[in-house]
Amino acid sequence: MKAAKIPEVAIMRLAVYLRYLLQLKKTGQKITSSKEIATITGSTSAQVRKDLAYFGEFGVRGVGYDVEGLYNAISHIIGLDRSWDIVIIGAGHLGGALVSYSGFADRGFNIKAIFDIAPAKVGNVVEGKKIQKIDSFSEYVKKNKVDMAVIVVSGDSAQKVADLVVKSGIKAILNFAPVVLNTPLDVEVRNVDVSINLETLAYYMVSKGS
Amino acid sequence: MKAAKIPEVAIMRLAVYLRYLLQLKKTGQKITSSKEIATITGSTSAQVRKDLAYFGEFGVRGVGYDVEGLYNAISHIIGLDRSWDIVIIGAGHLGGALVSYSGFADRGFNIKAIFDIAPAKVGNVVEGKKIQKIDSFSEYVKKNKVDMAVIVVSGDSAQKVADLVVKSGIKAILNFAPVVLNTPLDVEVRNVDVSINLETLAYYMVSKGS
DNA sequence: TAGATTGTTAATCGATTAACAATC
DNA sequence: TAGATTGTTAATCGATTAACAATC
Repeated sequence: MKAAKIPEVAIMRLAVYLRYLLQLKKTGQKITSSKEIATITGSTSAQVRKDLAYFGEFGVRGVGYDVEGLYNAISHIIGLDRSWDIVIIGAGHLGGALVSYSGFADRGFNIKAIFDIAPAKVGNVVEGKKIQKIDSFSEYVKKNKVDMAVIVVSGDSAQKVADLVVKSGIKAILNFAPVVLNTPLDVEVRNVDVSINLETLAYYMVSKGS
Repeated sequence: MKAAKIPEVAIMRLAVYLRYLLQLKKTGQKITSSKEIATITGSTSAQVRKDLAYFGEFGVRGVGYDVEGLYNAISHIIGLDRSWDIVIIGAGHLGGALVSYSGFADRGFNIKAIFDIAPAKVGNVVEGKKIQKIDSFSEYVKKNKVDMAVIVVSGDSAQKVADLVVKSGIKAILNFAPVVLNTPLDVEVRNVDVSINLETLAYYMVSKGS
């Protein structure tokens, strides 16, 4: 039924368009165009139209796109018109920062639980949520719906944690540890790699002769 | 002199290969192959060889690559055989987490200063570094070498902060705010966008029918 | 020498861009 | 109607993969 394979970058761009559409909605603007979206989001009008074309027709020729309509359409495509239950594994500085970050809840990603190995941390409360011991993870997943797991542990323990997550049946992982996780094909992993981004900047500086 | 344009993804992969080479160095392994590197890093042997070929010849036909030699070569290509001076702008939860993260210093990225707008935070000490008021930023950059700026402020203030960074003459920005920054062409920006990564996972779940 | 593995070229694949008919 | 902007096709561009001669 679903036709051509859709490039991941197209989804990422759609998510960026969506942010801009939210802004427009707030300002009360009713109509926009592929050109306008492109200018603000650093894309091109052809690209915007192509990205949308993967999923259907959302505009009116000669007119443009209805802001609210397009917002709703993209929200539904990505799955942001529903909520997702996520768990955070690792209650270090970064894990704590993620729990405190309100941007998640705004987009429908609800942090339902936090886990850590360190006995010293277990029982502590972050943003109203009690840190649970990692040993109780499988038990927790059995009893509760968990859509995604966020791994925020050290590189050393990341693979072990990933194995645990996979075994529990969770199919989506957001990984902050600077390692390539080994997971089955039906488990989807995204890596947020701060170091590598800094390193490409370093390369840029070197290549420009700094 | 430098020939063909090198794709950014190739640099990212080289950074991943480098991590693995460091592991091999630690275990004392002397020789490796494009096949071995590929298996561990989720690449292919042809890709590994192609990525290296952009920069020269580093292996020995029929034998493979000297682990230490290749490690040094890639380090030098990316610019990780020297140190970089970075500043963090934004002392919220995430900014604080980045300052505490030891992975930066390990790779030669030294956090030299932290800035924030909130008067309440100015003067506080994070990891031995005093938070400075943003008003003193330009002054600081004039007096100290700063290679890169890390923007960890809210989406609302990110563009204003980026303007300030650009005006100060810094040419490389790592942006954590969920906005598309508008910057001159000679300023290089990398975005670490946690939300968009979660959103592509959401799309994956939706498209697989969850 | 036989086996292994590189460096590189050519073929393939996939994504972006340009162009334009359709249509408001 | 004239001007604007979509949806879509075809052309272009760029990155990945396959294949193999070179060489240890």
